[in-house]
Amino acid sequence: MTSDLPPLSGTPTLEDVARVAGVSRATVSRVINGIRNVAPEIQEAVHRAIATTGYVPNRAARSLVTRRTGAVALVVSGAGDAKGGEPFESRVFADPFFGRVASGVVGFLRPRGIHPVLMLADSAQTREDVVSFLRQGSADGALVVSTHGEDPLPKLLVDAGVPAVLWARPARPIPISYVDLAHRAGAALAADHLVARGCRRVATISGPFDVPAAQDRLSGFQEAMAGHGHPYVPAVEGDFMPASGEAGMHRLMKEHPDIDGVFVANDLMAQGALLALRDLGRRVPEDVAVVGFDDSAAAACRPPLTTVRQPMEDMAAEMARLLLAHVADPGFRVTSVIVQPALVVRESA
Amino acid sequence: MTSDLPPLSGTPTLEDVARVAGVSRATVSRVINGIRNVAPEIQEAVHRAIATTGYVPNRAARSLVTRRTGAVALVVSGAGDAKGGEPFESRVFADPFFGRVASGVVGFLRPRGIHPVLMLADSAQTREDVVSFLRQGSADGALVVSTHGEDPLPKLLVDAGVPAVLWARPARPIPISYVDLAHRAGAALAADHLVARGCRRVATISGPFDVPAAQDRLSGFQEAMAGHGHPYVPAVEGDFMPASGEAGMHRLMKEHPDIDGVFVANDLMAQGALLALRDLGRRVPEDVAVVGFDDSAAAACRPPLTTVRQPMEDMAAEMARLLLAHVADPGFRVTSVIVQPALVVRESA
DNA sequence: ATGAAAGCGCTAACAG
DNA sequence: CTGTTAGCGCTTTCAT
Repeated sequence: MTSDLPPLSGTPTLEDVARVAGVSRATVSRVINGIRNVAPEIQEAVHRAIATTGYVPNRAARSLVTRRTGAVALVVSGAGDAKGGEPFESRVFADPFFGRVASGVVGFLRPRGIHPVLMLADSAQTREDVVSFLRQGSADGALVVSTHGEDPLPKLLVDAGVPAVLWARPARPIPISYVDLAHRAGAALAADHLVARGCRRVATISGPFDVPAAQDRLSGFQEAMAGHGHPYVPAVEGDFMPASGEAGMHRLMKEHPDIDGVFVANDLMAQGALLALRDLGRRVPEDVAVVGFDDSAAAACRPPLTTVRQPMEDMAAEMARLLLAHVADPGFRVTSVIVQPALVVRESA
Repeated sequence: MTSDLPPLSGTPTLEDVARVAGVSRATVSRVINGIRNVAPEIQEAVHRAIATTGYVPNRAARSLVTRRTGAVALVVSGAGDAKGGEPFESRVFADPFFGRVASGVVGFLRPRGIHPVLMLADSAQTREDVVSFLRQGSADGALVVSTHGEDPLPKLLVDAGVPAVLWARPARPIPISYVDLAHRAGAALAADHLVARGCRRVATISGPFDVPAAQDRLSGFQEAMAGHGHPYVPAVEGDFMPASGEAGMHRLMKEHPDIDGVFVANDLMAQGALLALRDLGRRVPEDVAVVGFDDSAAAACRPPLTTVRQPMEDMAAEMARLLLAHVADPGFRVTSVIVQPALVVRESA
């Protein structure tokens, strides 16, 4: 095996490995791709050759023929053009929500050798970019997290025939797979808990009405409360950010000073609500019980939040699983997976 | 122009566009890549042909010949194998720090048509994965954010000859470009402010000693205080998480009940310190002034934190800029960019 | 069980 | 200024 090798210029290619192993490119390709029907001794020789040459397959070349990239787009999609002052990126990534989704996606994809490509889509232009990125074959499919229900991106993706999976049910039904939480059931859990703990004057701070999940949490809560004999539940609308929770709580207490329990549509706003309650001198949970939603890092406040747990990492992993299924089998049926939430009881209620 | 086109099967290729436009592939390639020396009328025809065919260049094919991918790896690298209970992904992405870096990177790269591929490296295996990913030519370079100073990944990258830029100076000097903050100067800003506002008994809660940035903030603070005539500054070590800030503050107050000012090495711990102070019945800033570090979202607490601003997004963008320079010119000199922090005065001090 | 050969879609000399 | 011609490195029939 001490053959004198012709000088390998630059990074070694299949050809180089083949020459060193004394076989053909095809054979090397076979052992690399784990295709059987290769004599053990030859496999051995090839592996040695790979080691001595330090060969690594070139992804572009492979991709060109297999039509697979081993990458998926992880796109965070906003409704339209910037609303607030800060750029879209800042607002998106500052939200712990995104981190948990990324975490779940990476956790699932990494062991499978697939890599997520981070993309932001917050304008017609950037949405087009996402579509062409996929059409160019830069990624095999897309995982889409929309911050608004009316996001046009999902439809663009469907029209382009790109495999894609959504976080949450789209506002308008379109034939696309998605993973979502049973928001109404989660809200009902909160209602049951508040009632069970003896609250008689219960109110709620909802998320923005243009987000389907917020609507579901609100109506699910109202319905459950109605079932408990409370047909009317004071409600104010927030925007899922802490400040709106604080303002909402102040408003609620001003209009209904006797409130003794409140369901806040996410932990961030609940944190704000806690601040407001403290300013008003109300003790939590003695005077007012507070239940949040999500079980995010924000739940670790004072007092620790009782909240409805949304298993984001698991849901994100499920999205990735579905996407891979669609990529592997273009005929895979459009599927929706609905995950059940659980109540996490801490100190705030 | 109403020529009858042969049926286009599947996605259109350069060849198809060329046929429709009545020119050669090379010409189409030229107009797509914006190379001059193409007659305006022909450019026109080509553009029309592109539009009618709905052509999008295939990235793999292009990549194969240009040896560029238009992607960079954005890797978050831990020291070794998991420490705490939670998986590495969760800990990483839960940290708002990462989000801000991602935000800065995406903001810079997106307009340039480059996409970041998210990678995690927390074990020998995954570090190898990152290196082969790069060697495979799956990305043109790497942006590395290490959570520990002794991270072995940077060296692996340098040895592999991969263009890479680091967040923060590596513990051991290696020939690699990085972007960092002037931590000592930032800590000095905090010291100056505390002294200027009249604090006489000042202490500090530092970050973990194995993180170079934490060391710099600590020694920078001590040095500045010494310059103000306070050679001894009580210090306790935290781990950059809120709980450690709370515990550290309790310890500090127990051992030195007369403390009237404290510099906490990051906002997350400062938030914890605020909680401790509240539990102890100390008013902030009247009894104890608190200065944080980072100016992260955590600074928006009660009372709002006076803190040393670290412009993470700008620093991340700078990393991307450096990386692109290295990719474009392999001879580009190893460079380090040190960014100056600024004090943001709010209510806590 | 292995090799030969034909591309995948594109860019980049090199001619003309 | 435009067309012709080689490949880039790999997988995959099709023979053998």
